[in-house]
Amino acid sequence: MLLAGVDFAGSSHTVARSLIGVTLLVDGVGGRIVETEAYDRDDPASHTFAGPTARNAVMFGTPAHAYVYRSYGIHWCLNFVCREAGHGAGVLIRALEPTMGIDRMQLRRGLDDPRLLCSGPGRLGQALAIDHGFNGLPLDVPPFLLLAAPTDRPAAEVSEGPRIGISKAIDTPWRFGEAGSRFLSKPFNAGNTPARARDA
DNA sequence: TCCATGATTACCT
DNA sequence: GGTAATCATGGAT
Repeated sequence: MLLAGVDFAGSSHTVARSLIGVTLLVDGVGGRIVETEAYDRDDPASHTFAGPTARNAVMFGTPAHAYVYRSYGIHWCLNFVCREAGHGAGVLIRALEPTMGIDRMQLRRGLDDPRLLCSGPGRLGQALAIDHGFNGLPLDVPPFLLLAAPTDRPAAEVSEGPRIGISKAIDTPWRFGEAGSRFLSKPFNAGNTPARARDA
């Protein structure tokens, strides 16, 4: 289950980290993945925590497939299924650095600023025209195309931190991102915490 | 059949 | 900096 240099049979944390730097294209539109989040079966913040349902069935299926869900009744969010078939783990794609089809993304988003095209899971879904019809599609055939990070350049430094927008397991550092990227949905603070104590 | 909830974003002051 | 918008899902009734 190797695709674009990423072993989708691995743990969601490993896959989430490995995906940073991989190029994701949907119908020729997309860019480099700069931010992801891992969700696992025994994870209170995961859609699969309470067991299989009609909505999350895809996450209990074959790895390297797309799991798409509606968020807050407004946004479409894109996840990649990982681990072994039937496990119920996935990786949320949170942000891209736009590289291909930027004009089409600008049209879909109604914006010009490249930094606002894909910096957030809902924005990314709108820019790539993701909807429920993509749920369950395999990632190794069109309209999806995953390209491994270039090997002739050093891999990007990956930051990690707590996940965003969840109410459970909020301290688990399963958010990953390219250090210093301007295309993140939010900056990472790891390493920037002042040394002085904040309380006694 | 009804109701509470959320892996978010945009717009208001 | 705060809050409204908006609806599919899933568990309760």
